[in-house]
Amino acid sequence: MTASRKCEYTRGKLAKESGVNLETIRFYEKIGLMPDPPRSAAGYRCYSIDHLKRLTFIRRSRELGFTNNEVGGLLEMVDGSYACDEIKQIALENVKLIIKKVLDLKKMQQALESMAAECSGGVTPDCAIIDRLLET
Amino acid sequence: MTASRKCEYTRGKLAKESGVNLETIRFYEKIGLMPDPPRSAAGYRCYSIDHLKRLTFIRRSRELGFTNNEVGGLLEMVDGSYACDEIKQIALENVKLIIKKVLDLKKMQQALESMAAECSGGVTPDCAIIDRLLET
DNA sequence: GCTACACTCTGTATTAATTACAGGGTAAAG
DNA sequence: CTTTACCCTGTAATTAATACAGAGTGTAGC
Repeated sequence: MTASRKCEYTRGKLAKESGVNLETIRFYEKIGLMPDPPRSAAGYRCYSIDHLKRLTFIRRSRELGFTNNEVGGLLEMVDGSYACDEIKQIALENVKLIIKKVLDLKKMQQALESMAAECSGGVTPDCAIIDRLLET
Repeated sequence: MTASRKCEYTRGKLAKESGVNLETIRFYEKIGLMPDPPRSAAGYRCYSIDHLKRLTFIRRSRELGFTNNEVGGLLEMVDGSYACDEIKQIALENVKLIIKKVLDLKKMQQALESMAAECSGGVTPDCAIIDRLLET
């Protein structure tokens, strides 16, 4: 289903498009997060748009604080190695995790916004406001 | 301002309370994310409630995908080494970053929720739904 | 005071995730 | 046909976190 059709990207281009470091792509292939891509006659890696999507998903997931193992778990849903009710369970567990992350981020956002607001008058924000960042 | 008053936690207790691994605390002290705590006569580390708050903040920030360096930047606001307009700037930059993270998380949440919903009927979610996870 | 147990200390080693480098091959523009 | 810009592999170094080894401390019960 997510099979690659065409050979559209070389490794360097894929790195640029996805925002993932060139060497990191090779590392992801080594640990199995990314599949081993087909090769050209000379041995050059040959990526498709599907590789780009998958890699971008990995990057964003990592930036959101998921470990490589957790990203692997999410990708197993895509790879189709699970039955339907297992997919549902994994999906809902991750939704819970995401809701918690969003709440924490919003708390931090509010603390930062009140710090910025206090600073608008040109006055250093007082201890109470600064400490709120740590109280979340 | 965030000076420690009392000696309330030993390193083990702080680890348990904060959810940060015992050894990781020592590591954070080494790289300067946490201050070197005062010591007892025998050389035991002696932590206060302020250390606990700071450490908990670090843990949560890490879980939200901030690097140690980024967490350090946030903590410099707390440590008071910046002028007011600099604090404001750092705060607002981080708010932007947070808004982006929240948006990404919500997209992922929606994709996961539609996968779970499709699975409710006992049917394997179709390719379109699964691929949506990678399309975000 | 002793003995045992759970904790602490330090320094070093390992793991995970990533990035950098060295030494060489390939494609293709001029 | 040479120069430039890629690509390949294997290995080394970085960053973030943990694990381990060998020794000291504190205290509860004898």
